[in-house]
Amino acid sequence: MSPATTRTEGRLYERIANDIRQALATGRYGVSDRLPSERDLAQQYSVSRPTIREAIIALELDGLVEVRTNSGVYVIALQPHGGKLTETDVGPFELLEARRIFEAEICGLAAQMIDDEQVARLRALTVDMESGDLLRAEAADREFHIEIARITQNSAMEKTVSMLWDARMKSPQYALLTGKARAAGIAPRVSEHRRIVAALASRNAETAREAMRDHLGRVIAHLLEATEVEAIERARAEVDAKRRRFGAIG
Amino acid sequence: MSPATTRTEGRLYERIANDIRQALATGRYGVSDRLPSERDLAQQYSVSRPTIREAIIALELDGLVEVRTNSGVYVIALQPHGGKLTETDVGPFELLEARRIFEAEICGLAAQMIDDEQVARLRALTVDMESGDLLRAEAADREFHIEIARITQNSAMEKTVSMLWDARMKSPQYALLTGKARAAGIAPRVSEHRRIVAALASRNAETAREAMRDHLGRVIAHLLEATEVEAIERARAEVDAKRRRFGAIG
DNA sequence: TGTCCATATTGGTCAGGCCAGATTGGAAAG
DNA sequence: CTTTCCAATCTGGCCTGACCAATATGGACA
Repeated sequence: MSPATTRTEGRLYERIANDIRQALATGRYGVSDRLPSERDLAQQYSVSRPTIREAIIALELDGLVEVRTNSGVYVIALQPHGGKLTETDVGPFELLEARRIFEAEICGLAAQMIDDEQVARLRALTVDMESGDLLRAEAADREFHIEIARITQNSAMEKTVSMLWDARMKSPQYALLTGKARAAGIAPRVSEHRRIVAALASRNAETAREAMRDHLGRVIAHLLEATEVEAIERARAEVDAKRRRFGAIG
Repeated sequence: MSPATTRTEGRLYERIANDIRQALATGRYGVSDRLPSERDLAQQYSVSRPTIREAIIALELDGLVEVRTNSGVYVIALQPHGGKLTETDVGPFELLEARRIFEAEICGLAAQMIDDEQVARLRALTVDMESGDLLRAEAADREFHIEIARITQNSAMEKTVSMLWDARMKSPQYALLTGKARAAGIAPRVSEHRRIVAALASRNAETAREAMRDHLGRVIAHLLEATEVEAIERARAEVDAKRRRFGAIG
């Protein structure tokens, strides 16, 4: 009945959870409805009860269903209300654009609230960025942006910034741009970060806002360029492959 | 060994998952470490293997571990990196302040990209807000703000707005402010929403930005007032209770 | 018609088992 | 002594069947 057993990749409970997710999204069940019992579902999907339980736990952790002991599992939402950003397929450029808009404002706010200790901490982070260690530099970069958000003393903003940052890592498209683009994309930008610190230290909201906006704008431009280069290289590789395959013709 | 079996509330897998979470947070394991096998963990916790599997799935969905078939489960993070906003305790005022900053910019952007159809859709939503049905009005309010974010054609912004909105519902402190404040907080604001639509329709970024900023500023002020009223009422109730208790003295 | 209890149902958990693929230690070959 | 390679071992993935306690439910009884 269900097409969940069609594909044969991934763990069983995931496929079943996805199938039920889809059933919820397409209205097969309504809010407050009770799902069939674990035993029934096990029969429907031709799997064991433990597997069904695993799928239900996944749905529960998504906030889609609520399981009442000795009663049943009940629908409490039809779609993953306010789900993690990292679970959706948001492109890297969208993420960066959003960061540019949001973080510019945050930076402007921070400029009005920052104290000397925080300035010092940001300076220390820019030093870390110069570290040869790429991972360390990247961690410092992340911390830099989150620290600025933290200055606003607004945890919602801080959370938002960290979520937008973390979402990038899981972007499938971003995974393609690792290596060169990544290495080149961080190290040289230390001067931009220093400019941001300077603007914050001067307590000038407008300057700080612009410094951040400019920084992320450049990151976008840089990534865009890297993407183009990557696309060209990929195209060339394809041509080469064809040339090898049809050797004589070339 | 582990104190996981101390408390006896909640499902077993949750308690075990929490115990392991804590073990990760306190450094008992490091990133890329391999956890003991499911069988070993089952013994350690004196539970069955299915229960351990459920706990591991919970950790996996948290992005803390990664399970490699036929190899083991490996630590990939020590704490819930960029978790859902709705799972943290962010106060309603922080959320609203963040929305004010972010959505004002988004609205400014949207003003430059909106088309007539979208204007019409927003108008329709303001009509819904006048509905006597409180739930419907609230849903329309939510959709209104998300629709504006959608106009920017940036799913990261759209997601952010919806997350910030949804997070409010789960705020424990917001739950206290239901009823009066909530009812009074939505209905009268239809005119503000109309102003936003008008600004968007005029394609004036600056006006749109200010309209949104003003709107959310008023929401904050209103909620603040409601909170004060509520606090005063609570204080009065307390005094009354004491008065009753120590009757004669009063 | 309304109350109440026996029974079927449901989630929570355990025990044990089979499978296929990854891992690894050590034997055999160089 | 080093390298190669295979088999025993380990690991997660999944199934079957079973017991428990608490909830629902339906029908008997008042």
